[in-house]
Amino acid sequence: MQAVDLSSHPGHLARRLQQAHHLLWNAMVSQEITSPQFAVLNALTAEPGLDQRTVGERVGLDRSTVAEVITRLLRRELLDKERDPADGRRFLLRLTDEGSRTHRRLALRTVGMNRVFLGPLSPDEQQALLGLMHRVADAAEAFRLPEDAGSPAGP
Amino acid sequence: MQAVDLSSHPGHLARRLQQAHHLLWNAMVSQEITSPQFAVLNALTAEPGLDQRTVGERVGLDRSTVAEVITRLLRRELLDKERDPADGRRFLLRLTDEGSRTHRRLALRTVGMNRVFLGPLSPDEQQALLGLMHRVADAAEAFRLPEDAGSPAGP
DNA sequence: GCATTTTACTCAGTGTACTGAGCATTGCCA
DNA sequence: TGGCAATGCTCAGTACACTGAGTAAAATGC
Repeated sequence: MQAVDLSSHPGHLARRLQQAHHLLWNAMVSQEITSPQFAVLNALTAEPGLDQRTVGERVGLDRSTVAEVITRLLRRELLDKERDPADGRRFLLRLTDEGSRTHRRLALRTVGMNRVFLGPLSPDEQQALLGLMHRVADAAEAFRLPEDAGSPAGP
Repeated sequence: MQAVDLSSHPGHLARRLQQAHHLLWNAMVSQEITSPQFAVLNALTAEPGLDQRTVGERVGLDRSTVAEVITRLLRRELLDKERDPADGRRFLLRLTDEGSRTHRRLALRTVGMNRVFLGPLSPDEQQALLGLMHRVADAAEAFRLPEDAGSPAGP
C-alpha cells in the first residue's frame, strides 16, 4: 500500500527525459552516432589532443565508458589515438577529417532536434529548464569525491 | 571547428542529471535495489496483479528491459510471477511480503534523497523543474508510435 | 638510485535501455 | 471453423554506465 507518485521524483523524470531524447535523436540526428559519441567528437573539436581521462571529464563519462565510446569511434575511423610521446600512460585523441565532417553534420541537426524536443515549452520556460537542470547537475558534482578536501577548482 | 555548448542540450543535461541521481541513490537509498527496480515495486504496490507489459507502461520501460528487471526482482524474491489462468500469454505479478517491506523502506528513503537532490533549488524552482520535465517527457510520448493507423506493410 | 605512490588505462562483472526477430496463445472473422 | 492478425513474452545483439581489481608508466620521497 501507499504507492508513491513518481512524477515528483526528479530521477525518474530524468530517465524518462533521456528515453524521449534517445527516440528523437534516432529520428532526427543519427542512428549510427549516439549522443555520448557526439559529445566526445564535440569535446575533441573544441580541444584536439585531449587524453581519455580529460575527455571523460569534459563530457561527463567515467573512465570505463569513455574507453568503450572511443573504441567505437576508432572502429568508425572518426578519430585517431596515439601514445603521448611525453607520457607513456596517455593516449592523445584527435578527430580524423571524417570525424570533423561528421561532427559538423550532426551539430547542425541537433539544433533542429533540440527545437522539437523543447517545443512544448515557451522560450522562457526552455531557458528556465536548462538553467535548473544545469544547477542541479552541477551541485551533485560535489558529491562525486566527498573525501577530497575541497580546493575550489577554477576553470 | 565550432564546437557546441552542451549545456544548452537538454539531452546531455538529462544524462548528467541521471548520473548524479544514480550517485545519490546509491549513497542514500540502496545499493541493492536500483531506481527502475523500485519503480516496478511501486507500480505493483499501486496495482497488484499487473502483467509485464502494463508494468512497463506504468514506469516507462520497454518490454525487454521490464523482463530483465523482473528477473532480478524474482531472484531476490521480492515478487511472484504466475501465468494468468484466463490468458496463457500473460504473467501476473505480485509483491511478496518481503517485496512490500522493501518498497516501504525505500520509499521513505527516497524522500530524503529527493530533498538533497533538489536542495540547491528553492521550493518554487523545484516545482518548476518537476513540472517542466514532466511536460517535455509527456510531449515526447507522442513520438513513440506515430503510425497506429494502418500503414500497409508488405508481406 | 630505488621503493612507494599516483596516474592513465584496461578488464571483468552487473544493470539499464533499445531494436529486431521469433514463438506461443488468443481473438477475430469470413 | 480454419486461417490470420494481434498480443505477451523471450532471445540476441548493441550501446551506455558504474564499481572494483589489475597493469604499466611516471612522479615522488628518502
